[in-house]
Amino acid sequence: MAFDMLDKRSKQVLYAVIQSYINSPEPVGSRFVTKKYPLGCSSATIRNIMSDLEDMGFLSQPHTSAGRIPTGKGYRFFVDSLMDTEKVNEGSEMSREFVGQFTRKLEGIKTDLNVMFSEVTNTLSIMSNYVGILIPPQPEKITFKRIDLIRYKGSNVVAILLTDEGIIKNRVLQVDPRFTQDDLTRIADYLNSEFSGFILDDIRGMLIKRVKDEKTLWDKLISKAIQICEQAISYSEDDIFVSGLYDVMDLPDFSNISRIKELSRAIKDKHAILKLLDEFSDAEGVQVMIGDENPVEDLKNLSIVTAPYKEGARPMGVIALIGPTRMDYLKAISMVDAVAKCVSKTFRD
Amino acid sequence: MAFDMLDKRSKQVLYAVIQSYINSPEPVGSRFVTKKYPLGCSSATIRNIMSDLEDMGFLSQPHTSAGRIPTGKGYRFFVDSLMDTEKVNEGSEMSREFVGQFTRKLEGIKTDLNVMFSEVTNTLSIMSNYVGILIPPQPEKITFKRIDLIRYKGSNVVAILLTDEGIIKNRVLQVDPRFTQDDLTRIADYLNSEFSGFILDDIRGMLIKRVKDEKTLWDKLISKAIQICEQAISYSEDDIFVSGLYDVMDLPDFSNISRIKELSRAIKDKHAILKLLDEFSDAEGVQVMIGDENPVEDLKNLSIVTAPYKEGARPMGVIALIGPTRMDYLKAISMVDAVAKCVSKTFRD
DNA sequence: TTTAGCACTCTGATTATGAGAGTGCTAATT
DNA sequence: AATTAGCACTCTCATAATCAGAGTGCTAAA
Repeated sequence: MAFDMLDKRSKQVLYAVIQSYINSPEPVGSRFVTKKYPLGCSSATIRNIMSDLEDMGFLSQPHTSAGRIPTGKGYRFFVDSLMDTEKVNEGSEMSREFVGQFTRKLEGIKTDLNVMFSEVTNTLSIMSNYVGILIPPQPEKITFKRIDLIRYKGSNVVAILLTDEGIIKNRVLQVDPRFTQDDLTRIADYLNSEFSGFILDDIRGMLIKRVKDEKTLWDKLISKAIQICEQAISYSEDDIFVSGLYDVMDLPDFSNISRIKELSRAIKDKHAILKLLDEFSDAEGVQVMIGDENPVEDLKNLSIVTAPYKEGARPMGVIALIGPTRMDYLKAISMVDAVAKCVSKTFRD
Repeated sequence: MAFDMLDKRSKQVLYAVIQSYINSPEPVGSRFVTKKYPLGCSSATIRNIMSDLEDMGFLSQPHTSAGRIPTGKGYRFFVDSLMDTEKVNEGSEMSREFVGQFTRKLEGIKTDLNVMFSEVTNTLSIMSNYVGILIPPQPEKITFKRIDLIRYKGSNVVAILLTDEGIIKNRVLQVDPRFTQDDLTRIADYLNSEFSGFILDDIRGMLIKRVKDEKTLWDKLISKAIQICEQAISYSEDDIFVSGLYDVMDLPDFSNISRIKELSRAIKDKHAILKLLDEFSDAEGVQVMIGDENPVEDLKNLSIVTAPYKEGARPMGVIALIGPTRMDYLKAISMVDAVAKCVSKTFRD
């Protein structure tokens, strides 16, 4: 979108309409603009400009004699070139205090990532009044640290997987009952010495390769070890963290039930959300998807703001806010940005 | 509620009204009753009876010239003495097939209780169209099996707690960095030999007592062990399992948003739900709470059907359905009953 | 005790009406 | 050429009026 496709005043008008509509979801009329955003011209002029903006697809009219409301394209232009980006930063300045406080809070609970992650989405949703989402690190990002295998009830074995990031997974596996605890300890030792420090996903590849290449070389124990390890690291339906559906119902955008259902449906399909958001984990900084820019059907009436969180330079996962297209983008963006930074900082230390 | 406070025909009329209203939430008129539930008398007679039933508090009128709808008291009488209890059992017969299938399904996933529990609430909510809830076993019900302590990153220790029921908890603790893995192993050995087989809650009591009574006797290691163990078994904000909020929105009872908000608020307060339902874990069989019989404010417009699940004879937790007071009690009761039996059966084996 | 009959009441859908808000166009102004 | 005042026009929304329909409660007869 070229910056100069609109003259200054058109931009001001567009800004005024969008800002006002974000503020309260009612069609914005020309007279209203002249009153609240004095641009030194009459309502008739504004009317002409608004008509042009409508022709260009930035605004639309609910009906002939109503004011204008922003279109997706309008919001997009707003986010890309109209929004006061200084205020985003300034917003960060202002929330430096928040960042400090929140980081300290996270420090205190980072030993249990589940607790920390749900704290993150809670804070996010409470502060923004939108739905907060966090995607935990996916297997392809996680570094294996060690595994422990513990005999348990008959032929069961509990496998406990520790990772560098502090993630702990446990899993109950079935093994040949003839395996003793000693056997299991040996298997674990082997796995720990071989694979510690590797990415989980890579390990899976390596394991499969080993089984193939050297089938005959490895004795039964090791072959079993590999199977066990594979099971233990296999995708464990990791939940995503979601919070704020309740509070979002207060927004006028969701005053009719079908909108709520739409949103619920969208976040119910955790797999789709995960797939969508995971793509942003490698992105640099905050990303915004507005309305039908969104590939997921149920999200076409909603907007998403995402930011990755990292451990050092390595991207780990994504946090996001989902709200109506009539979202306070400035607020949402600076919030997601700030929280992502807090999480990254906590991971670093 | 005395059985004979209503004559046979009054019961039939009450039954007809409630059944019809459960079937579709519209006030039931006298003529409608004569048509759909032929009782061998005219609509005028029905009118008189309905008027009496209203005086007795079983029915009420939304407005002067509308039909009648059941009151809480009406539903209570229905559940206690009107509902075709044979059909509850027959329902179980019919669902014997379901019980078999579902139990088999649970068998397959019982190694991971989290998976199993969420499968239970999912099935429950999908089949009933109400909100399914499961309270996992609380600390006072859980038998300690063993603990493992693993050094981890600096002064952290991962404590892994295994229980007889197959519950695995892990928890990251801070310890004096001078403790070696050997120390930790010794601590774990000590705890395992001392406490295996006891109830978690009792252990906590025993630990506190030991610290008090014999403070001087125990060396630093053991004192630390006790602390560790206490932390490890301490209440871990165990989530309750909830499912079905989305589908419940299809019910006409929740067509207006404030009802949805009410329900959301109720199930958001997991602590209240847990406290409420946990009281039913020792109850025998299915319990029903209708509307304002409910102690929780946000549930006064809703009904709950609960049943405990057990391991052998020992009650473990509760499963429940939450729905509108206009609930299909017959269906809900037989469903909760059947599912609770499936879970209990799975625990037994 | 039951019932037919009827007057009465309340709802909800439909229609009419008018104020209000806002537009688009035209002609005058800068 | 750009801006603006003025005005006719359009559409919505709230209010009120009307009326059919459903259901009741009561009375008098069976």
